Amino acid sequence: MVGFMTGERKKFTREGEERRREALIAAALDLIAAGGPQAATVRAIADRAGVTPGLIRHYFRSKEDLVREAYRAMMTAMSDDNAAVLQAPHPSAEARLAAFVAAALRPPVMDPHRMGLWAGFIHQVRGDPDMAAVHAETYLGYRDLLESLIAALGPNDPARLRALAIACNGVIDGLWLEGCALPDAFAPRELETIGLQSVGAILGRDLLAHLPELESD
Amino acid sequence: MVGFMTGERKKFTREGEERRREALIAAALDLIAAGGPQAATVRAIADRAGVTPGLIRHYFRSKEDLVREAYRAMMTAMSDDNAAVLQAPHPSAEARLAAFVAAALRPPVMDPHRMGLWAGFIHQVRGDPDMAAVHAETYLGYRDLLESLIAALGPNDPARLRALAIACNGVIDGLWLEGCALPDAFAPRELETIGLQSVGAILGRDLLAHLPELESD
DNA sequence: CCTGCAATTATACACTTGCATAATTACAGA
DNA sequence: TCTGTAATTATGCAAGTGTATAATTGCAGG
Repeated sequence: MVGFMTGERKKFTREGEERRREALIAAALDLIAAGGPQAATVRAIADRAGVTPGLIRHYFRSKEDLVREAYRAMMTAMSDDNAAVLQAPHPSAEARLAAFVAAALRPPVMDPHRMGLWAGFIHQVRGDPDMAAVHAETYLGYRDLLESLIAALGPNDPARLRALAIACNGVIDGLWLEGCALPDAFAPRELETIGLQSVGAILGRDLLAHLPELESD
Repeated sequence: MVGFMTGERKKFTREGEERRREALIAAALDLIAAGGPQAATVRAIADRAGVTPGLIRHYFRSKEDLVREAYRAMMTAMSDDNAAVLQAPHPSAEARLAAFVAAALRPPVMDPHRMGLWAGFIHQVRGDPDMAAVHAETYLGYRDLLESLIAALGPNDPARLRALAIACNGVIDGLWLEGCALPDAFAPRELETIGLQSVGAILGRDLLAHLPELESD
């Protein structure tokens, strides 16, 4: 009869270190995305990962450490999603660029969840030099990739190339932001089309004509 | 002898309700901008405003109420700063639009402090319907204003006008974001120039030629 | 079936948070 | 100068925070 209706010790199974760390990071990211950093308490994270709070400190030096690793995981995931579309073959440089731009303005890259994450981390990135380094690195990597795609369109002097990359990056970021912030304010492919038109206008190319996937929906 | 070297009661002066409320709101905004919502505790806000924590609940129903009003104050301030440049006379519709775009990519509108604020509020806006309403209202107001400036350039059908406004808004937002996030990554007027070129490219106008203030620095 | 150990849970603690309430005090008006 | 009162401060509290540490227990190897 002992233990009936009383707080019995929780049953658990031993998992590999890798899986536990990933589960805790994923839980932290979900919570930050949904409710900001303040929602990601050790207890909430542990709850969502299906463990008890103490385990966090068994796998991470501190909660701050967990958040740091979560940030790194998010940034690499975004980079990978962005660049994934470039692995497919494309008939021309224009088509490559068009596919890249369109991918940024469509799920899973354009996603309110992602924007919540991004915004939630901003202040912590400010304070932590390690996180700031990850941020700068990822941002510049993205812009460099974009610049190389633009360079493939044709010859351009470096200064102009840099300005074009910044401008296109700005367009993509801005539309991404709008789409994430007000997902219901736009028609399904509206932002994608606007993005291609705008980047195309900046570069003097008709990118819309080079996107092969527009008939899929 | 009573009270010597002991915690004496704080001296204070009575201020008008208006000024106290403004001071508390300003303090909350500063703290959120610098360190995110988690930094804006009642004690920190009161400290920064030069009062004791209890006073917050004398002027606001709850901390949540104070944050709500702070958000409203921020949004109207941003709108006002944006639109202020339009009060001056401009020789042409192009010049008006150019001045508007440039103003958005220059202090005080483009300011890391402001971006910190904006990001800090995102999650709270999600949860609170009142704040969400303020947000949508302000955003759409800004875009409508932009659309009217574009419409003044010449005749356009409504659908195209809407798309142009969204695109230009996206460019401005994106460049604003980049400038705020990495203030040292760009030359002084670089983003301003890129913004004018890009918006100009989208609209098919040379806006850069219509900005009168470029010789000021 | 043991037995040891590391993974996991449970408990406790010092600190912070927002809020309620009581005690003061500045200041306008008599 | 006195007095009332509203603005302001001081104190206390319950809930929540991250962290340290002790108590369990799943599970691999004999």
